[in-house]
Amino acid sequence: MRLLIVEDEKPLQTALAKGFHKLEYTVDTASDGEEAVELFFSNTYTLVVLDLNLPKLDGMEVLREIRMDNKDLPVLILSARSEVEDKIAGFDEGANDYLAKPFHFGELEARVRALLRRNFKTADTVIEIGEVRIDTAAKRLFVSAREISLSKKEYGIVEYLCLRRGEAVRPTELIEHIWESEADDVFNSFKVHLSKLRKKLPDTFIRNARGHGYYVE
Amino acid sequence: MRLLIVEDEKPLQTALAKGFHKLEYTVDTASDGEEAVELFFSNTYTLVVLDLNLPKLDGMEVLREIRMDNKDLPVLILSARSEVEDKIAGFDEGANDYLAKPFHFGELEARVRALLRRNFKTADTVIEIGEVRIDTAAKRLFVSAREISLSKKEYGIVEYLCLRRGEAVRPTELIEHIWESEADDVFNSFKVHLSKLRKKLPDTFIRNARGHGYYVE
DNA sequence: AGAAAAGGTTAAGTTTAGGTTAATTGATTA
DNA sequence: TAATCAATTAACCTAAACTTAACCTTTTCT
Repeated sequence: MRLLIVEDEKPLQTALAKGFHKLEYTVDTASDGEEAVELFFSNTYTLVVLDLNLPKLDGMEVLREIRMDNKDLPVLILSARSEVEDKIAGFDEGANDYLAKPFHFGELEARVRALLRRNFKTADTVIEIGEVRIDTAAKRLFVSAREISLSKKEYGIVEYLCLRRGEAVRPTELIEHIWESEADDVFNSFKVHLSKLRKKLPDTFIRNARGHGYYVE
Repeated sequence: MRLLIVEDEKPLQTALAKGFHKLEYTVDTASDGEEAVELFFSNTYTLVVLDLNLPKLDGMEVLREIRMDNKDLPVLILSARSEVEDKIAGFDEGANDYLAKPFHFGELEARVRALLRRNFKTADTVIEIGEVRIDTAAKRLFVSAREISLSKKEYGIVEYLCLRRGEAVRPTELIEHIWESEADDVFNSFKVHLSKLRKKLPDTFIRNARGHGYYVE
């Protein structure tokens, strides 16, 4: 498992490299587009994590180069939340997944796993917390072996909280990760979803730290 | 968490203030170098976001003043992309991070978070003092394995005191870190919260050094 | 000693975050 | 084109959290 991480912000690059290294991946890093292309052509990677906003050669350009040579290599794009058009463009160009900055390492890790699994049948993508099991690849949730059917939003909420288990996540943050709109607009809707979701899960699975946010476990 | 934002372009200044305010930081703003220094010396900040290109007193000059007084305070520098030399100079002067304009708020937020983690929070997110354990990620507090439910203000008070254990923190400072308003206005309220908080904690956990402030341990 | 200042407590009243329900609109598919 | 399920809207409820204000205690200073 050899990953290529293309990211120009040094601190983030290092953090990512360290993080994946810990998980036993082999990691190469590139700080600009040209370096990325060079590395791509001189090595064989199992997956690429690609920031869009790069010096020298734009991320989208890098993606195009990669795709000309290899149609199957999983590419996960990182990009600032605002650059939504890029997202669409990225998918057009053949990106396999997309993650908006800022993100949590756990989230990225989960997605990388999902991509690898899809292509290579490796890595487990299952989160287990108490009697709850989430298959993040299939986007399904089980409570002690019984599958629970969840709507997209409902699933998004639990998954996110589980990926960050132990942390109190502000409703605002939660919302902005799942809806891609401003929190105020959908706050009400969120509350309804949460309420329905909770009824399907074990009691007190999703807890609230008043004034701080929601958390699991 | 009290931030000082030094930025002379009003619209940006306001945007930043609003943004961080939403994330529950307490925010002060300065529009020129002199004001920045003044504020710096009359308050206690957890982090400074500093534009370099400032009227009256240059940003680099401000940084120097800050560093003469405080070597540890995290300072994040904003600057036009072209001023790359400034970046190097900034790091020489002891800036902790650097972000080129134009940037996306999410980016800035992520960096501020990273800095706060690195500098302020103890390596991992759990603080243990005697039989008291605080999980600063989940915003929860335990007294010998029993969870104690605290209000936001109550939590804010203990957390802050524990992050600065051993130091006597003036009530004024404590208040301004947790409320947004002037200390006088909410002094009474603070006393009530403190009183309630103490009842939930071990005897004499939060102590008072008459005339100097409150401290833990 | 007695007044002033700093700290601490109590019992109200008010405000808000969080939670629920039911009706409405929008998509999807049998 | 019904019928079903997902998502939203809006109204409503409640238990906390928060504030206010009055009063009490201890220290310290003249």
